[in-house]
Amino acid sequence: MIRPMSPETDTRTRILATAREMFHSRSYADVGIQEICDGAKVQKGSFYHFFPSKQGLALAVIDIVADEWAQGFVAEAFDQNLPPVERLDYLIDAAYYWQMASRDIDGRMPGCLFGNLALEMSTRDDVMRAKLNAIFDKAKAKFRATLEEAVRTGAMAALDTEATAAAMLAYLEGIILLAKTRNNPDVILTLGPAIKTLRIELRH
Amino acid sequence: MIRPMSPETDTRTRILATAREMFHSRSYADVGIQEICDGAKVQKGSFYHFFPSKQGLALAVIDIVADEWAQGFVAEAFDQNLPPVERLDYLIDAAYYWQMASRDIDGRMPGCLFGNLALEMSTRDDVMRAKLNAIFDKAKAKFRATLEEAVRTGAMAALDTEATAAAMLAYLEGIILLAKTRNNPDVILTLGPAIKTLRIELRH
DNA sequence: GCTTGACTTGACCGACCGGTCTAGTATGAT
DNA sequence: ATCATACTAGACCGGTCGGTCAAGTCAAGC
Repeated sequence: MIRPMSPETDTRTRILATAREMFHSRSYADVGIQEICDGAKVQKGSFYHFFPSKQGLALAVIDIVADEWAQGFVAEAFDQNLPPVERLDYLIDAAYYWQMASRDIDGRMPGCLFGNLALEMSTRDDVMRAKLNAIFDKAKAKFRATLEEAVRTGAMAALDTEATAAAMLAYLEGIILLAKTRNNPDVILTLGPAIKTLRIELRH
Repeated sequence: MIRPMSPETDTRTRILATAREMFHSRSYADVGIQEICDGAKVQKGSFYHFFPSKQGLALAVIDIVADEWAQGFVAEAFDQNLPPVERLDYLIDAAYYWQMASRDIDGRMPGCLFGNLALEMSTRDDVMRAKLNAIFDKAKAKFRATLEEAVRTGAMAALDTEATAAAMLAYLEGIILLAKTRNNPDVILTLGPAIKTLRIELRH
């Protein structure tokens, strides 16, 4: 039942894109459904045809951004032919340019959508918390694979790759948090490279 | 942990304490003034006698918590007679126990009030952003002093104390973010000690 | 006793919240 | 042609939002 140029895809996509930007640059609670509908040039009735609730929309937005992430700059940073340790530098650069690009009209840094939602929603919505947690786990796995390769090739001394990967993810989120609070993306460039110094030793 | 406060305590104090707990365990937007008034056993009119607005209340809450922080466990962690490097371990422990203690009835981790508010409000309220930024700067200064002492005593090789202090603060906030998303304070203990491995070298 | 000013009470405001519902349009399948 | 279904339109719902206000209570200062 696939219709060419189906208005479904169009409308749904428009809602998703509008919501995504608004949630990212503001917050979940601060953005209303009416506002999203206005921005997407869609009526309320259409919105609730495609999404069961505001929460459902947010879940869908998270999925989309996570996919885009995984296939976009994260994949680039992690899957290219650079030596593993240099991939971390590449990732920091990518994070910087991504933040620069997604600054809003007034030049404000939106930060990381996942980090933003995690802190806003974790105590309020366990479904969302679990979803964000899963995304963080995937990101951690990327770090871990990089670390394992680095250890294998001798670029890094043996360490607890699982824990260190989590530490690096935490550090990345922390840097973005600080950069957003300072409203200064340069923080990412200044602090980012130190991600390579993080180490958690293997327990014996 | 949200219990009505006894009407005997000072009204302003009751409002502040109630708001503090609610903002910390939920979010700014999710907590209404009426709800705060109910929790504090205060009428709306009294609320607006003591505070000009919801924003004004939040600013006051931030001040109070920042003071308590500075004089409480942060001061303990940083100002005692431990060798500087061990102070960092002490700080991680303190953060862990603090998070354990402030878990709500359902066992949810509230995370760091400042980090929570920073991500929720930075793009919406520049006054709040600036205030939170100043608090982070103060925290950074504590890290820096510790690092300088560590370098002076030879416990650490010379490094960029200013940048490394910021990195440590970012890492701490990142750890708490991750722990909150996982709803597992143990993350702090697992990842925390690696804060000592963070290094940003001096630029020549 | 009277006044002043800090504090309290609770009704009230317009705006907006997330969400529902009915009516209607457009399209593809039969 | 007709029917089912996908989608749209937008009025409407009860409730809550942050904030205002007029009318008090009460204790200290004169």
